[in-house]
Amino acid sequence: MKAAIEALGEVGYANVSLSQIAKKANISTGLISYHFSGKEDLINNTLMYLSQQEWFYIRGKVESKQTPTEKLIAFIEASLAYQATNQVNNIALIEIVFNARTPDHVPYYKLEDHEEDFVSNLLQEILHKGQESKEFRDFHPRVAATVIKGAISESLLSSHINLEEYSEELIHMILTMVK
Amino acid sequence: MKAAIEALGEVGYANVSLSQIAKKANISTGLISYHFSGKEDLINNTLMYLSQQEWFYIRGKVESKQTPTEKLIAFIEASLAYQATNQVNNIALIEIVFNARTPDHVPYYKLEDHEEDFVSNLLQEILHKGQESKEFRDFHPRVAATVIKGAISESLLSSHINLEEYSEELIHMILTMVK
DNA sequence: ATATAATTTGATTGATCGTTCAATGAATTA
DNA sequence: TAATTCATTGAACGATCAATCAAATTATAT
Repeated sequence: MKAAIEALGEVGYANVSLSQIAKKANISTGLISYHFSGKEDLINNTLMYLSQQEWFYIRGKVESKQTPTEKLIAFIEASLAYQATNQVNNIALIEIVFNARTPDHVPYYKLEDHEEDFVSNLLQEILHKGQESKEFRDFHPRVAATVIKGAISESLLSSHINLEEYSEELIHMILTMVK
Repeated sequence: MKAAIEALGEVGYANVSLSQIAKKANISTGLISYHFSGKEDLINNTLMYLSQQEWFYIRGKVESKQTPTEKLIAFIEASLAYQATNQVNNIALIEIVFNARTPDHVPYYKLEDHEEDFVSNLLQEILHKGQESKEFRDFHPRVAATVIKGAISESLLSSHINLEEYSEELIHMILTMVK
């Protein structure tokens, strides 16, 4: 799976092959089919691993904070930091989510229960709690969550931005939006 | 190219083949190679076509407005409306941008001059003009543009949202952020 | 009407893909 | 120690792919 992550980052989903992954892992191609029921199974397990990694990291950072405002800040910082620190993991995750499809061709990014469910739910919960405690103003939590998630994802694509600078400014803008 | 767009939407970038596209266009596979120098060339031309379509639509809507605030609202509305109205085009565009790579494996979404340059520049220009005229408050235009672009892109992934509802709420949130 | 150029076909080519499988070695169990 | 399961290899298979090209067709120009 770690070899798959590397290969996905290097050549992309459309060009990745089992033989490439096998070579990277210093095993034979057949061994992949022995441990996984197929290429799709390998990809799915890799996706689960990547989602978990991100989820554990962000959850850890958020849990250590108390108030919704602090949790929201920690959420944004952790999301951006994870992306910056684990670039290979994140690229692989993007490659899978935006490319993999079910056998009947439904894209993973259209599936209801895709990777970021946990992360997304955590964010919505923070926003909701913040509204209950009157720390945040009145807005639609799902829309706000979409805005925040989008701002975090989009930062990956704007490669020429400075992380700390962006992080600080983004937190400031989001806070003026919700407080 | 229109056949390619349909095929990309149906089976995704990783599974699309020239013979599928040819069948959809009711031509032979060889004819594609006659008019395009290869699969990559076809994809690149399709990407240019898709980018132009979006760009023309959004530019038209924004140009008809006068003040930066009105232009910003028109920009968001037009972006969301285009995505909703031309879903097939948008999916194809996503498929290409997130999957295609240069011969040396550089992803298109990491390229400096990728699809949304015109759209992105227009947005930044609106924000800048709004700050000059004191309609908008002081913030980093590039970060704000990233937030807005991200919110628009992300809406595609949250499939269960209502467009008009989201559009209205998003405009409201963005305006409280910049005004 | 003829000649030339442009377009289109469809079969072919060579490469690569994911998967299967018999064979082999290593580890575990009895 | 013997028997049995587990792990791994690498070659082979059928399928599919993008690209090529000679032949056929159609359009354009003379």
